[in-house]
Amino acid sequence: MVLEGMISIGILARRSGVQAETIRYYESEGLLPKPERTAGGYRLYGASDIERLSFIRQARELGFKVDSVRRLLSLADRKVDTCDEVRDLATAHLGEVRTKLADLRRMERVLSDLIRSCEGRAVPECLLLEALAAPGTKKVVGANTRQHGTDPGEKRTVRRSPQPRRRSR
Amino acid sequence: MVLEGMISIGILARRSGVQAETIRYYESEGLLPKPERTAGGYRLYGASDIERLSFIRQARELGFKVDSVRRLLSLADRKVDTCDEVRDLATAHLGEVRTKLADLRRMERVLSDLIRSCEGRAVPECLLLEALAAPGTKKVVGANTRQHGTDPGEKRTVRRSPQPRRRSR
DNA sequence: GCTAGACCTTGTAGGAACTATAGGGTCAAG
DNA sequence: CTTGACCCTATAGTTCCTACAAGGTCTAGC
Repeated sequence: MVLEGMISIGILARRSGVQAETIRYYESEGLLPKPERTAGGYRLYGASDIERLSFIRQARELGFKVDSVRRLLSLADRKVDTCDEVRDLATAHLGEVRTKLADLRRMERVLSDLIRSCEGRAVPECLLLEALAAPGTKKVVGANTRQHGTDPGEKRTVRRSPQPRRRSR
Repeated sequence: MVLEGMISIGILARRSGVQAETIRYYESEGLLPKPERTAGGYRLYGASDIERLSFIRQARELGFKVDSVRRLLSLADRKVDTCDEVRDLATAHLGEVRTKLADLRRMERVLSDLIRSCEGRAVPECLLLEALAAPGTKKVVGANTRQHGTDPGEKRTVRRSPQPRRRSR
């Protein structure tokens, strides 16, 4: 890598952990700025692009939607700006992050419990479902987590089928 | 809800936070057992389905793939079984969970720092990218996180374009 | 200078995991 | 026994990639 330490898309891919095709896709989606090009049309990236892409990769792996990532990145982009807007965005995301954290911690606890209790020999029945399903059903925590579990309107009733079907699987 | 407290797909949707269409999709994908039906063909669900679906929803929101969820569910399904297999699965998932936890914690710290420092007025430049991108780029922690960042083979070099393009956006 | 082959280009098609729509049937209450 | 909310299947569309295809670029080595 000569002049100014710029790198090709392939190297960027290896360094950031994001595939070249995906990098081009992110560019088309406006998550990455249009890069400079060589005379022959090759994309040229710098160090900041590695950072940015690594951030995108992590956020995506953590379950943030591309649109959320785009808005998160806008926080980093506008170096100086009105703070209200920025803080609101960050706060909303923080709420989302904390919800995910709580869920993950519960998941971690249950899994390690499961593994420990597994030292014996039989899997305690539905440890997983019991511990993980219940809390999430009634939480009202998340910033943009859609509401559920607490509405009325369950007045409809149903009769069972006359000939009971086999529940396979 | 008459006989045996069974519920329709719509009620299940509200209680679990998973849309009816998605429930049908999960059924077709084998994440949910085929439910009983009314004489008219309506699906009928019980309490365990609410648990199971809530679990699926949470796992998906945390970024687990459907296939991972399917395997996780298999832990809960086989009530008693050989422990080796179960423990291996759980252990692998635990690794994944812990990686996600570390990433999320970092994200939380950075966001709350950003919000705090925002109390002043100007957004400190790139707090986000700096703090979030760097660690993830070189970590070798995750269970199934694909390797990156540490390979040789960056021997190709590139020359810059003669007429520098404007980086729009 | 020229060639091999690794790398890049755009464009398009395919896959995973939903999500929405169409056209029609079912259910329980009034 | 009608009304309107709800459910059915089937299919098409959306998001976020991922994988070709057909061809051009780049640099090392001769």
